[in-house]
Amino acid sequence: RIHFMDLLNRSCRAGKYSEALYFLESMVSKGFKPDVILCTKLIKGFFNSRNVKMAVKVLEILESHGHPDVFAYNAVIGGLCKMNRIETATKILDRMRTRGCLPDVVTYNILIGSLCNRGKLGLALKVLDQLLEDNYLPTVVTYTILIEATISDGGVDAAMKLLDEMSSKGLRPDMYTYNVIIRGMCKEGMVDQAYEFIKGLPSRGRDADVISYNILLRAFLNKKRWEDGERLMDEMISKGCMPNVVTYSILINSLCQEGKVDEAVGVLKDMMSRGLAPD
RNA sequence: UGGCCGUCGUCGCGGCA
Repeated sequence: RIHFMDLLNRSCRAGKYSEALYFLESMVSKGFKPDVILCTKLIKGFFNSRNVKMAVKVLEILESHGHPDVFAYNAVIGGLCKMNRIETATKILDRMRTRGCLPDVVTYNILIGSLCNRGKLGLALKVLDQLLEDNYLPTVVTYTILIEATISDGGVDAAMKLLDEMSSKGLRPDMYTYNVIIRGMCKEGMVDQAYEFIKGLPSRGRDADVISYNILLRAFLNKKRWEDGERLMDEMISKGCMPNVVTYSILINSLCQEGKVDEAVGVLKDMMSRGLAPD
């Protein structure tokens, strides 16, 4: 079994998922129990390569020869939701319940996120209510997902209320949460509010990170606010937040769109001289 | 004791359909 697990692990790491599935099948056909963690990795791998059938097959192997846990089920449900296979996801959810594996907060987060991505914020909020009724505790992720969707729905104020609500529940927003708000404001054209929000982060106990700055930088450049963009770059550097490859590609992109290709090349050279490799 | 190891949420571009 150890040998099979080793083979499986290697194949997964190498991205050879079909090969891994073959080893998995050989393994169970010889009477060895499948390893849940390896199977979960394999499920993720199949979804990343858009192979829904094989992902589900791995789960079925787990169900018939072992015991999938909530991680494995969540991987499948999440993958199916991303592929818009909601009916199948619902079926799997039922199946996990009947097999005695209870959904957890992550399961709920997946459902909430999937609804939000489909523009069904109202339903997502109902799932949140259901989560609370079932005596689960929402997490920072739960609120981050809902906040992002709420802003996209045009409700910056409602989103800020959610931010307060999560804090009142003892959940401390992280940079994912704040960046989602910054991005949402920018998308709604509230670029200056986004900047003010960034300035206010220290009073919330956080400092803007490179992603925060990248989001705002892109918004400035999109609005052709070059000076603001330049000042922002200076500011992030002076605060010890070093630009990364994404920062530079935002700059390069903007310059190219303005037809300033040679300046873009200059930025690229500058980037490489700072030890950053283009991707 | 702490950390890592499978599931959910943030930045640009490109690729694939």
